[in-house]
Amino acid sequence: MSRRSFHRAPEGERRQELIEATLDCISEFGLKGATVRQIAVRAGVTAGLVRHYFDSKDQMVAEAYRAVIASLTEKAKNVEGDPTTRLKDFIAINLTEPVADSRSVSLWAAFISQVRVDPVLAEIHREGYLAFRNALQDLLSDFLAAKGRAASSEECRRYAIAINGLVDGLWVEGCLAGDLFRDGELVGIAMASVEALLGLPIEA
Amino acid sequence: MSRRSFHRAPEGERRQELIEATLDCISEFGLKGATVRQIAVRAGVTAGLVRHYFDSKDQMVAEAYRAVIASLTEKAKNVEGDPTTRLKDFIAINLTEPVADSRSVSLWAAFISQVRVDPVLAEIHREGYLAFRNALQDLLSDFLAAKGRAASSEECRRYAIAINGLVDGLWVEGCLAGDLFRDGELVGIAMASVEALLGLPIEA
DNA sequence: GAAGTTATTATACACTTGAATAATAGCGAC
DNA sequence: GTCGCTATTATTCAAGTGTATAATAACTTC
Repeated sequence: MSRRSFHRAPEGERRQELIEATLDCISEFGLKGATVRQIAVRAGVTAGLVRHYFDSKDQMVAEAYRAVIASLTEKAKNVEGDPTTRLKDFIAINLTEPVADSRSVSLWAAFISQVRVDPVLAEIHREGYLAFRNALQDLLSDFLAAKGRAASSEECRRYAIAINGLVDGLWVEGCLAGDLFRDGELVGIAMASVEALLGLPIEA
Repeated sequence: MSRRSFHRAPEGERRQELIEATLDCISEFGLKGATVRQIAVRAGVTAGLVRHYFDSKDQMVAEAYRAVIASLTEKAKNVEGDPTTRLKDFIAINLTEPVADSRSVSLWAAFISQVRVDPVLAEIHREGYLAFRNALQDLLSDFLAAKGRAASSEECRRYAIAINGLVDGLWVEGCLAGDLFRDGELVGIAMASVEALLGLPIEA
């Protein structure tokens, strides 16, 4: 007859725990398996609490999507050093753990599949994609300039679209069936491909 | 008090209708919105009929996934003509309707997101991916040979991985946010990129 | 055209879902 | 300490889920 004891967490902390639990459930059980109850279990709370922090389950899921995009782009956008190093790191980071793992691609795909259904998710996606591609475009612009081959923004845009596509495609494949590739193989292929695309060696 | 009238369809036909209705629902409402009842409405039958044709809803969904993969790979694998034409068509087909449309990518993503959850879907995915990539690898092998630059199968494998990644990535981007690109721009970028990757002009 | 087969409908069932409500226990202020 | 606030639990609810079963109407065969 006694209630279970609990811990009163600071608001921000508990919100983040719930979002993390949401993502865990989506990646493990899929969107339809990520029920309020399952998420609550994962977060170590009871189901009712979700509605204390979020207006609805859908809102929580949307915030979870924002978190995914942030975690996918954060590391890639924070590369540092000279242009060559940054380009090299950008490619390597996106094709290596923790960005490249099956959990990430599961989450990404789950949300992508809803972009057509839910306009809120569509907008979040669009922002994230453009931010990512623009970061890459700036990076390429710097790189080409440093190599003495400064290019127009239109040219950089085309390079960014192609390389973004390449990296995304390899990322998906690597995450879904990593065992089909040797260690580091995808990074190697990506590096060589980018060199060929730009017609420049990446090595400093 | 009267039952609705109905039409007794040939087995194969009705099965296909149900699968098509399943895909419609998944692309429009997402995996969790594709309920047996909704699918039945779309197919113009009642919910009970689903279990007359399939052992379970899950089995029907798995067969629907097979159908998606088949439709995505079918057109690409059936390119004809000389090696150059086939390579060119392969790229163009995958980045143009009907292969490149938002319905396709929604379906693809919905299933991809379940690959981690459902081993049956994982196996279907793996088969489809390898078949697709191997078709591309053969195509590249023929193309390089025709251009007098015959390459080892290892070399072709690396090219196939890269180009497959590139095409897949551009396909996703184009399907999700086609309005960010000009008409035919993605095909153009893909063609130029493949030329750069192979170091050969594609034009005959 | 009558009989038999079975694809299809209609209904019911047990369970899960997201959400609303009321009770309560943790924790800071005093 | 005890009071007050509210984060958290416990319980309930209506709607929706996949599935099972029985009745029936469409088509085939003779």
